[in-house]
Amino acid sequence: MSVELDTMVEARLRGAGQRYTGQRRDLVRLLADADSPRSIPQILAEARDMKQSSAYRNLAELEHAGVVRRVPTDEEYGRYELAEDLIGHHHHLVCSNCGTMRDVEVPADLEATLDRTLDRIAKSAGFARVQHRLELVGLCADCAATG
Amino acid sequence: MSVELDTMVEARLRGAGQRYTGQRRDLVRLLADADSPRSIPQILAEARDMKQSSAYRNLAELEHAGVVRRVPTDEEYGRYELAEDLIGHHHHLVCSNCGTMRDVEVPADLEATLDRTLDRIAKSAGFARVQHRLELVGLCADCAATG
DNA sequence: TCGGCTATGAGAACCATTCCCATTCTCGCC
DNA sequence: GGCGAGAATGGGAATGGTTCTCATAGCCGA
Repeated sequence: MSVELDTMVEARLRGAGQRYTGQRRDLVRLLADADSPRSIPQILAEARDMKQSSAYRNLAELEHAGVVRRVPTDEEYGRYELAEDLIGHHHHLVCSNCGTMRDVEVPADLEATLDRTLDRIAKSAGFARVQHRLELVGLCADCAATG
Repeated sequence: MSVELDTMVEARLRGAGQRYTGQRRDLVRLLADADSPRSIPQILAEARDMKQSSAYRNLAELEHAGVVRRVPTDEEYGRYELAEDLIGHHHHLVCSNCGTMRDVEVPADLEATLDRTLDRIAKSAGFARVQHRLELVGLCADCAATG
């Protein structure tokens, strides 16, 4: 986890009247080291000694402070990743069978085309401040091999 | 609701060993008439006399038969829409404040560009049979006006 | 060091969703 | 047209991820 990230997270938490405690630092580090959104079970498994209620509470605080984002999925468990302005704009590759996700980036010119086109569509529908979310859903190599 | 849609739905249900009952017909009609994914509360409000347990059970059956699709959202309730091969490929405009959704279509050439580019990305990551999901997230006119 | 405020942990509470089961309906068959 | 088997329905109980509560512990400024 970079020093800059650490500093920005602390600033955002302080701005929301919160402290940057050890557990919250663990959560941020865990998410920063991952290359994909992490589910609650993964987080509890990877963060030794983190209590379930603390994990939920702290993820909610971090989300409120704009540090993490909850990613909607088809799965039963929620997934979290660092806010996009902290780790950069990206999209997700999702396995329709096992649910695993991986961060991916698409070419800048495609992003630009998307933004331009979608902005026009959104405006004509009366929507403001529009961002796009793009997900690639398919079968991961493991699931394709297994079945 | 068109006759063709009705016929296709019935065929899919029969293929799954299910009947195309009145309640299921109501659900399909309701979703066909909507221009956006419908949440469970909306469905229960719009389908007079439909019992909650029946709505959940029948939506699950319809999903299993490939007639409807559950749409993941940030909200507390699930949303459902007709399967894409029944109503055509489309995307969603989502209000980040109130959660309402609206179906939108993007230009065919952008779709083509997306498919081409994303397919390459997915293949290089070992993913097969990849489709894309695109969502435009912003503030709807009502929410922008209110606050 | 003290006082007030925040964080933590354990469990209870919540609530959308799923499950269960007794009753009712459908449809093929005679 | 009536029977019987299997499917659908409805009401409520059970499930389980998530949130809430509250007593205790920790942190930080004065």
